Amino acid sequence: MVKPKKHYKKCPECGSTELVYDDQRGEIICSRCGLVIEEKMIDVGEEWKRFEEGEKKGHVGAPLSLQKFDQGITTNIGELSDIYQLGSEKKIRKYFRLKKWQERVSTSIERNLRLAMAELRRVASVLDLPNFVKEEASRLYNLVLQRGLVRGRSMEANVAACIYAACRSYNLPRTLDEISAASDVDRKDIGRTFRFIVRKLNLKIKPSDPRDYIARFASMLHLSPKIQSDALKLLKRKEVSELTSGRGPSGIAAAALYIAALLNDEKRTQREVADVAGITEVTIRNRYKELLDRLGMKEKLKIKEMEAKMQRRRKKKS
DNA sequence: AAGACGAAAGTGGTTGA
DNA sequence: TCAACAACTTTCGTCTT
Repeated sequence: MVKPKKHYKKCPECGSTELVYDDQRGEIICSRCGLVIEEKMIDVGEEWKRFEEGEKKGHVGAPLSLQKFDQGITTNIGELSDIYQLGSEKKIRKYFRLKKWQERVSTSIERNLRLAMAELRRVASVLDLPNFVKEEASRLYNLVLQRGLVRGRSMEANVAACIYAACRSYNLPRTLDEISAASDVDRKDIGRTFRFIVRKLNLKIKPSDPRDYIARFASMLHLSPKIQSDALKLLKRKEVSELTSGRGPSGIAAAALYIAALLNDEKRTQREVADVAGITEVTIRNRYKELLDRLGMKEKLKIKEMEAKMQRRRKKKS
């Protein structure tokens, strides 16, 4: 029995941890919902045979990584020392034809992947993404390339879209604008390519949750942890979660932070919050107003209090 | 002068016939 | 494929501090 690759701990579909590895077919399957998570895997298990009596079982070579263009393994049609062992003239010609084609195909894929992986590493490091997100993005890019979905779109756009998708599926969302800035690809192109890939690969990606943005925005604004947790509390309320649908999640996150900052006497201007969230003040205002409407009187009163406090302080000064 | 607020017009994407 | 539509942006004027 061979263990699945380690980054599949959970089924992306139902979250079950009961994953079954099918040796014969080379597939990982979720035993609860039946989703085939990965197919055509390479057997990464130990070798059966012993090389010498008393030697440990084991295989050799660098660890597999999806960030290597072919996971570190290449197979080529080999050189034949004696081509006449193939027999007929026909078979010899076939051999050369196959060899030529294989070289052509593999060098073009190889070149593409090598460039793409370099680009991926570059963008990921600008965005400061953890390794498992990089791996997921590479895996997606490999899939995309395998299915020939790169046609008509630039490699950069595909890489950016894969990174975006990987971030989303691990709930570490970056905005399209951030990825656009890091990769120098137009935001529209990334979005278009992303949607295309999601559709073609049947990826299941949840709509992103405003709460996932809070920590990052808060630290960019140098807000205290208290404010982060307050903003999260605001967003956890039922009344608020109903508001989420259809709206841009970053706007809601930004408004929640703005409110939390006001309530905690660490006010940031709408401009500042809007900038880190990549939206405009107007949107903050709209979300802010909607949030206050939903939250009812308690928060409104608190905000009035804060305003009054500020006023008193100003009077003292003058 | 700077920030908040809101109205109005414009933009890009989705949806449904 | 086209029009209607919602969300969001841009721009601008006004008010408050």
